[in-house]
Amino acid sequence: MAATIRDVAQASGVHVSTVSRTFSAPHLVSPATRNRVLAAAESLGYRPNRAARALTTGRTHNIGLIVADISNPFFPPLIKAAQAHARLRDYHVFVADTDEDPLVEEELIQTLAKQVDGVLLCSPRLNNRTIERLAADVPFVVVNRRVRGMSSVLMDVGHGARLAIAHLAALGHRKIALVAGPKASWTGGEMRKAATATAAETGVELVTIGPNAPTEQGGLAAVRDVLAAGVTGVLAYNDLVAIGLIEGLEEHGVAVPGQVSVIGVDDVVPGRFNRPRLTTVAMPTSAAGRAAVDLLLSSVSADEPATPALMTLETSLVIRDSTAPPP
Amino acid sequence: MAATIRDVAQASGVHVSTVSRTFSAPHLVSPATRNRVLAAAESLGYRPNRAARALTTGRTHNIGLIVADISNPFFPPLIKAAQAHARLRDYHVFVADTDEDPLVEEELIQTLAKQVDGVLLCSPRLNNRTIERLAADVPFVVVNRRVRGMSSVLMDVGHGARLAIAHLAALGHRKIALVAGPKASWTGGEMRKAATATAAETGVELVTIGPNAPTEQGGLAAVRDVLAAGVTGVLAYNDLVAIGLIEGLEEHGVAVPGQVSVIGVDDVVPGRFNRPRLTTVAMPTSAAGRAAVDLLLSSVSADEPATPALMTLETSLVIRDSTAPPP
DNA sequence: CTGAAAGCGCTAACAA
DNA sequence: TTGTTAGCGCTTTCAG
Repeated sequence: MAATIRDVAQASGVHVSTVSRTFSAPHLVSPATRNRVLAAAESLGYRPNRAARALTTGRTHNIGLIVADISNPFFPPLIKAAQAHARLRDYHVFVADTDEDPLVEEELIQTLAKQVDGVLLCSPRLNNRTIERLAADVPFVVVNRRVRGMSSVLMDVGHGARLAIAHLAALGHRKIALVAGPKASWTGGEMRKAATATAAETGVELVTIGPNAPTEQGGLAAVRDVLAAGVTGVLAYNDLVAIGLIEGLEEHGVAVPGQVSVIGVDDVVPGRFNRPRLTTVAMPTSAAGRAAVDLLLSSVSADEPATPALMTLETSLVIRDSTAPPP
Repeated sequence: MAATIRDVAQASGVHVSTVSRTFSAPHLVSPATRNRVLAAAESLGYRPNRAARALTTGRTHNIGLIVADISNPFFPPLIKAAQAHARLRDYHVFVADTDEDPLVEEELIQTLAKQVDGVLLCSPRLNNRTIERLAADVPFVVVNRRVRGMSSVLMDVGHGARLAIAHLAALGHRKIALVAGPKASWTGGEMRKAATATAAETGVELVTIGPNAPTEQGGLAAVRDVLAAGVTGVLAYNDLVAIGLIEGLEEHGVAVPGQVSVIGVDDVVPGRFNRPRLTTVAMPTSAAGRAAVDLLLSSVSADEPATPALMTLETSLVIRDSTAPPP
């Protein structure tokens, strides 16, 4: 069995509370005993049991990270960065996938609540009311979403969408489709607003197609409507949708970017390997993961009910080969 | 504050142990009181604290999942499947990324040990002796590695490598390079053995290049040696290396598959979008994730020190566009 | 600076 | 069927 604090106490001839102190408040212990305790701990391979510690301190040193779909290439860089950043601060990370299902998301948050000091909600599918209710149980930081009274990390996809539409307009496109994603997506809403405004300013006609699943399948499924709409340019909900769209378009004998230009969002790895290489709005996912952890941990370690912070990260347009002037 | 078992006991007029029973052994409680307790729990929003429960039962209902690099596209499907499978069994999953660093890996395992019932080690970089030592603290299941006395889930990459070499031989290639990955990789060793044997059988000459990083960079870095070796076919350590290789080859004006054929391993998403679309050895990563969770949980729930199980999953060769007859 | 004692939320014998 | 009691591993007053 693994060594407990009692074993160490016995081995070093002190009381358990002294052992406890040498780990959680070393300055309250004389150097001599401290070294004795440390030596005993070392030789027994003792490590404080974090869960037991959490029971008295109320700090688990764990955080939860909830994403819609781990295998959506948008998330892994965020997960990786968040996890690495958390580790530096001595935090472990529960990662959970909701399969894009709000019910699963809610259940997950509730069962996780007691085991974590806070949770990172990435692009949640839950409605605001539910999120606010759950916030009574555990602190949240939401990513790519705004919820009243809650800290959030936002990637300014609106800015990216403006750049995207302006890019298409500058190339000479006059009729553009916005191929939307899931209905409840904050990102989708921002894109819509920004695209609509920029379309109006640049005098291009904008049609919206969707909602669609945020996947290659979703893109494939939207092909018919895109064709029917008679547009020469498309801004897709994300890169996966864009890739599916391109695939479907080419199956219908429509060349990209020859006849239709396509822009994605996310700048996900597969988009870089796609042919044509995808023009896309790059999202700062790693930075967002780190920022979210920082926000969460600072709100957790604050004594007062920290004022919610808002952090907006910039996006940019990466022009590659999937956009060109209209035929 | 969140409700505790005591609040529920008070609200329903029973002792805490009765509340405890209605959650962990409902059949020991009369339907009448059970309903009363459940109702009280419901209205208070009570959820048992899993960490506190773990303290007495010794079961945390958490598992650890340690991978070398979350953003390597090989891992997300495995993580997703493992996590989903664990959730069905009411388990939460800590995910940790070691950044391919054995020291980080070891430290992670030790700090995680007390908070989990077991850990899934995916393609660990640790040496066997260290793994065996750590196994005293916490049960392991290793993926794509064999360690004495430990359950493992293996993907039969040797079989895939044989198919790959045979495929190249059948196309007429007479001199082939194996572009290796990290030195300590079990997968790499299996590939090497199988490739060597099959090369001998089919009378092709095999040269080994590496070790290389298991990334696009690694592939790019190996280009010079591949060119110098004068081969017409390559089996790369994984798809990422293959993609880097192809990129580098084409920068040097060498056409793939026109002048050199390249085969990857993993069947990762970017390989499907690469041009030429990558011929590759497909790994059953999702199935492996599920199998690993099953193995871990069955060994955890067994009372005796379960006999280590070995589970081997099949791989297959997916022929796409990066292989062709030699010039 | 160190020890004693209480208690975090829960479960598990043991009695009743 | 239910209550009582002890205790999981640790921290945290409070004394000394």
